[in-house]
Amino acid sequence: MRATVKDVARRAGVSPKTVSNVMNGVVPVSGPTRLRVEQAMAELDYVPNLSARGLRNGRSGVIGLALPDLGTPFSAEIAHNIVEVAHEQGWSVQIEETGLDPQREHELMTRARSNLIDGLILNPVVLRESAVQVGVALPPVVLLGEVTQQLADRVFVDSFAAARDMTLALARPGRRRIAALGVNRGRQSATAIQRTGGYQAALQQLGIPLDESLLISCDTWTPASAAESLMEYLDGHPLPEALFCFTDSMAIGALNTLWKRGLRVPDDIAVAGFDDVVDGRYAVPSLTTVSFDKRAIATEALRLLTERMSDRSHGQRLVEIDYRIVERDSSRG
Amino acid sequence: MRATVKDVARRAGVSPKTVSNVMNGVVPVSGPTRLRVEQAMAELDYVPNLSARGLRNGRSGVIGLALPDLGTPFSAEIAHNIVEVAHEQGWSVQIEETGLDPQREHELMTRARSNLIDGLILNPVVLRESAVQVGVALPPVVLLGEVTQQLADRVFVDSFAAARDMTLALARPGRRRIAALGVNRGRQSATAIQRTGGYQAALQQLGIPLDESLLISCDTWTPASAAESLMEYLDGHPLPEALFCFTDSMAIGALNTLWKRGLRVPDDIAVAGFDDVVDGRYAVPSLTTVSFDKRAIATEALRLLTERMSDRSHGQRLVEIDYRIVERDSSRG
DNA sequence: CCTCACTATTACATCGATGTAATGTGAGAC
DNA sequence: GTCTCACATTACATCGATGTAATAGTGAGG
Repeated sequence: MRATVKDVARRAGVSPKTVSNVMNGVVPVSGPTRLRVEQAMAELDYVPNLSARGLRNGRSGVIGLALPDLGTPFSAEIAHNIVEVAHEQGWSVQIEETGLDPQREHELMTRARSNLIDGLILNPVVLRESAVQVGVALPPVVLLGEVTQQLADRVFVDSFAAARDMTLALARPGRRRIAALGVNRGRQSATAIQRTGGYQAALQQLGIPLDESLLISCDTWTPASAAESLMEYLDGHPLPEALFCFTDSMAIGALNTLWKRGLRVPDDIAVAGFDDVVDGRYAVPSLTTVSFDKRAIATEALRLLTERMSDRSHGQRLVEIDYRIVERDSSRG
Repeated sequence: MRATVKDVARRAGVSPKTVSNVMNGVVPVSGPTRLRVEQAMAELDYVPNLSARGLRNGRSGVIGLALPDLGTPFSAEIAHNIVEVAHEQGWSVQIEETGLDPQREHELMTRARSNLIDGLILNPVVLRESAVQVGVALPPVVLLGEVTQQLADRVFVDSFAAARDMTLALARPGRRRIAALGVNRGRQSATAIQRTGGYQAALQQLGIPLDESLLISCDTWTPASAAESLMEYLDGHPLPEALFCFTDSMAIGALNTLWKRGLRVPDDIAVAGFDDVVDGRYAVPSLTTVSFDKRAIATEALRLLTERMSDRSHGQRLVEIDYRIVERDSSRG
């Protein structure tokens, strides 16, 4: 049986509350007493029961992190950074996957309200807007990424501007037929809308008329889906001069398809991605991309969350993370 | 203020225990009463407090998942599968990263004993053997991967046999100078030992004398480290006929280096990896690898864990997951 | 020597859900 | 009409840690 405060107290010859005081350090405890208690804790190998503490304090020390799919390199890198920063600050992290299943939304919110989670960091790529009803019943929520019309705090990269800048960069050596991969049909994700918008803004700025046939749709933002979409596209269309993929994952799939077709990157076609994922840096050829500080995203998200936990009153806060265009081999020339 | 069983009970005109009975369904509740309670729960938007439940039941419904680095595609895919399977079975998953820091071991174990976690799935790539002292004080532990001399349950792929088979496959078209990338110097990970052993066994079987200069070490099993190590290696050594990387991540780094050197894969050198990570399937050229069912790993790990939770007595259990060699473009010929 | 002021420590109640043991309720048998 | 018996429901205690308010202990000042 595991030792409790009671056991420690008995062994140290004090009351349970004194043991608690030693642990928490808010109420002063005299030197000798503190020593006796600490020794007793060590002898009994005491570890506090976090369920009990959570019940009493109304706080669990756990934050939730909800991502669409942990298996995606981008999500994985975000998760890695958030877990790392959270641990440094003494938080545990509970992972939730929202996937493509709207049902998860409800489960997620229910769990978030069950007091096992003090706050939630949510990357709502597929979540319906309505899902996050940030009300009194919910713990604090911080959103990651492009979401419109949400009243929660948010950390984001300006996808519109980044997509515009990337398109401009691709066009610099005189390329005019620039395709975009990742424009989903039907229900557009907020991110897709932003990036498509930035892409179009760049074309307009360059005086290049928008060519609908250069918009390549893609069901899911995965290498598999991108590879397949591009394969089909190439069968029916002339080769563009450049290909702007809305994520590195899609770009990796695209590079594979181009290679299978015997096309040389960047000589035959320039390629760029978005997210600066590790595997993109080592793609063949290494991938030009939009880079931003993922560690900063994690730090800022946690800062917003913890601030919101201590003071729920203040209004919505937005933190924008800088981005920069990183030109690598896939678009040189 | 959030509603509690008490509030629900008052509204439904019953006792708190009856509300509890309705939720848990073990003690029978008559039809009309059940209805009244359910309606009251809905009206008050009641969500049970999991801290309280955890305290009372001695179970939190949360399992821990400890991985060296979530950002790694392999870890990410494992995490994805475990989270998915766990959710299907009603578990929440808390993520811990052990990184390269032995200090984390202790923290991890402490947290694991603090009752916020009912069980732990641990991928101890860097963990010291001594860390996992599976004793009565610890919740059930299931290990993932190659670990020697551990008394905990374990799910693993036979790395030795897989590495041997892969080496044999690389040798089939008559290649004899096969290099291995990932042999760490100094403290060897159990996985590295297994894979190196399998590689050497294959050479022996083929009657190829072991050439120490074909063992390429690599500090960390990352694309960056692999790319760099291989770069240095190529400066001082003749080009091998094939390169067996101990993980796909390293292989991706290696492909980048080979491409930078203007070497063609597989014509100049064949390349293979291990893990069958998504990005490997879309590498250029697509990567030959050792594949295994990650979903099965997750399912088995959870099965072992839950079985161990209900019955802690039985002896150590080992579950071996099948693997197969998947030949793709990086080694054709 | 007694009081006052101040600090360290304690007893008790509490957080919310649930197991235990006792109570209440009704139908059916005699 | 009473007595079982079966079953639904309840009162109370409990899980472990901690805030609150009261108590014990200490030393100084009169």
